[in-house]
Amino acid sequence: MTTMTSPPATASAAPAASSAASSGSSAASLPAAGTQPPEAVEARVRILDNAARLILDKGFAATSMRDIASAVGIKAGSLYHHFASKEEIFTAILERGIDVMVTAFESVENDDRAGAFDGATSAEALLRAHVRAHLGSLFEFGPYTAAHVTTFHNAPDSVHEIIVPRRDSYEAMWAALFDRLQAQGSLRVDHLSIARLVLFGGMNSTIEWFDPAGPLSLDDLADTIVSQFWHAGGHA
Amino acid sequence: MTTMTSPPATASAAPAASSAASSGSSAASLPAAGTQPPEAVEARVRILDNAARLILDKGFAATSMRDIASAVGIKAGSLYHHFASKEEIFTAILERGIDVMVTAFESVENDDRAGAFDGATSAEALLRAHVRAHLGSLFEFGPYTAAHVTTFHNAPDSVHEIIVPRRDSYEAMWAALFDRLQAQGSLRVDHLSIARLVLFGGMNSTIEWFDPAGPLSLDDLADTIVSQFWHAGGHA
DNA sequence: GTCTATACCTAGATAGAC
DNA sequence: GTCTATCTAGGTATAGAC
Repeated sequence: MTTMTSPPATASAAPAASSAASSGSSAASLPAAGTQPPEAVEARVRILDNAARLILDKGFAATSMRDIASAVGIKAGSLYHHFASKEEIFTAILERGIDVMVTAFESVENDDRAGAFDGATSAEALLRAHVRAHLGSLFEFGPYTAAHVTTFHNAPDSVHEIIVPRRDSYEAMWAALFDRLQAQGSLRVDHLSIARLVLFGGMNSTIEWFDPAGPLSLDDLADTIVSQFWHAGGHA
Repeated sequence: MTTMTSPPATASAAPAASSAASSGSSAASLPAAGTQPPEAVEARVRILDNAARLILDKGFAATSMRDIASAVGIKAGSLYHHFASKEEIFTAILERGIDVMVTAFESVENDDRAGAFDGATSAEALLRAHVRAHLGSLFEFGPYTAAHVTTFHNAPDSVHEIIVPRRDSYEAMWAALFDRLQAQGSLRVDHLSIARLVLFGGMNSTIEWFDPAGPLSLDDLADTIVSQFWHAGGHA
């Protein structure tokens, strides 16, 4: 029944397992929660929250350090006590956007391993849970994933080099999921990766038009998208 | 058999029916081809072609007037002989991106009215032709539509105000198509507009991952997308 | 950790010669 | 129609006081 563990509403503490300090090229192995002075961590997060919101709205290049500082309530120069450059802020935001998605995906995988999707319609239910989790990343955990989706394409090359490998590993999770569904016969499509990428594009496009405060819930939206993908609607 | 009239390969002359001079707020009614001195028109197009490519690659804010001028082979100041501002260039690009899509859509509509989609599988064939036409707008008529799709979200408000009505009218064409398919029973989905928007998002996402020079043709891609949408692939 | 002050640069845009 | 030269504003980033 429980398709997802319910994570904190603010992105600040969302990827509790994997992020914490993912700024530059420092420790890639996950640091314990108390490794950084707690005050410093909170300042970083406050900056990232505000910066991600601005970057989602206006794009990276159009968002100035003064804009970010003003949103946080400090002066532009003070930002450089927490981040070495504007690009480092941007990179941290894009990374966190991925962390949110990965955490959501893994949460569904854990439910799956716990047997949450046994039964006749298990494959469709599993896919629905993953779609719901991805939509949750876009709408329920701050502007990080949404900012990632809308601004990655135009990010500078130096940022791409850092982000692409992480993106790829999230994509690989979905590719493995699709492989598994296809292998067990639950899914039968001609071009598996195209089906996956088109579904992905459809999901990500929701940030352009879906209003989570509207009549349709995110559960409903996930239902609709997966039903369409799974059963389709064409007749003659 | 002819699903689309084959338009010129370069976007320069693509929307022959509707654009020509769509820069500022001048004549909205279509001017004859000879209204503008032909030299002036070509200079504008050369600027727009290069600017659209740069804006597709780097985004609007990250593309400078000096970048554009350098790509064209002139100096930045000279651009202001053809356009009043950077925003006017951007607006013209986004408008042309829509014109390309509208022209492609109308071309399919004309084929339809000429009886090109009669027969048993007419509805699916019609949808496939429209999907193919939209993909053609993204990949075959210069960077205008692709630039539109990737940069519209972060465009400044002043640009949004001009572009949104035109976007809406293109969307209305698709909405009417879906209404018609649903009304005649060829399409049976619960949430018609969501099905349309998700399909749209899937199509537009192709610019992020599809390589038209690869093994799969745009015809193949349209087939795959529509087959998935129409017949789906879920089994238990 | 935040401030002020500022260095340095690049941006969009204009003026006037050619 | 394009050029050079230039104006002004705003950008990122740094230095050092508090």
